[in-house]
Amino acid sequence: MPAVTRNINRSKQRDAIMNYLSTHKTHPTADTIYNDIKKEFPNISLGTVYRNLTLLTEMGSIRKLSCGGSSEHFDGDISDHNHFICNTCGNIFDLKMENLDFLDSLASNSFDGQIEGHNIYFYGLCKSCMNDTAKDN
Amino acid sequence: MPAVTRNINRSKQRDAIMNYLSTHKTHPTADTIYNDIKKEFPNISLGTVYRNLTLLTEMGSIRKLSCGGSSEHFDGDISDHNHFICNTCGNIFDLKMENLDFLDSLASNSFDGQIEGHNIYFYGLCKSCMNDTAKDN
DNA sequence: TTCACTGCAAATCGTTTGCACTGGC
DNA sequence: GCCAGTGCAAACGATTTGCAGTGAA
Repeated sequence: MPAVTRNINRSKQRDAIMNYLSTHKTHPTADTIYNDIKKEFPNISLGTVYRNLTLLTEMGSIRKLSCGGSSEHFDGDISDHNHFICNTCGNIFDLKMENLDFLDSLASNSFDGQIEGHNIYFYGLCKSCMNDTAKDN
Repeated sequence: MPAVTRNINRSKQRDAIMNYLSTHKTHPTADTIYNDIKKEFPNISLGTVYRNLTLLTEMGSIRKLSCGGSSEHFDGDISDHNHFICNTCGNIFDLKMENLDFLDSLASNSFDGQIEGHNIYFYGLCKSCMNDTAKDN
């Protein structure tokens, strides 16, 4: 991630986006944020939303989640946690796991490098979709 | 992943793509495959490459890797293994880790669901980029 | 003959960017 | 006045798709 070099002023639009992400734990896409924030800023443009999401990510105020699928998601929670993505419904869940350090030694059998403990994406089947599958028989 | 319903015939192009992925452990993108395979099939089109990669993925013959970045990567190795992506150079490394079952119980503190042990994406710093960083001081 | 597969080109879609304008410091 | 930020629309890049032609069963 390139660091931010130029001067930064506050803007109402960026504050609103930051506030939106702080109060919504849903890992929304740029488009979702855009549509919701339009209620407050009817004239805001999608370009502005993208520009501010990129800027906030570079500033380290939010996290961009690339989990496959057609678009990026964003997370206002920058605390140390990982994510689980359901292969069936696509929903993203927070995953607070402690003591992941051992993964490094587990991985070291086939790999030399340093795993970032807060940057792991797990895929699978969420509880809700497990239940749906069970009903289908 | 939607299952394949219609009849499937073999094609030289698809065979070549499958063979390419079987013999290259580099997790290439569609465009890389396209450019390399053009040497053998000068008239092959990018659309054909994409169509066959999608089909092979649906057939379960290859895996599509969505690890962020601007494009998808593909893996001809469908054996049980995970991937590590270097945040600096973007390279994708195979990660063969055993006994990941315990991750479910670790995760269960904050989450109800079933993790697929062969579908985990780890991010971090690879050995080569660690060395580069060390030299930079 | 049929129909799966192809090459080609146009369309799609998420995201980025150029530009002229505005507004806060 | 300067320049960061904005809205708008065009551009971009990866991927998908419609279509007419081809070739293997």
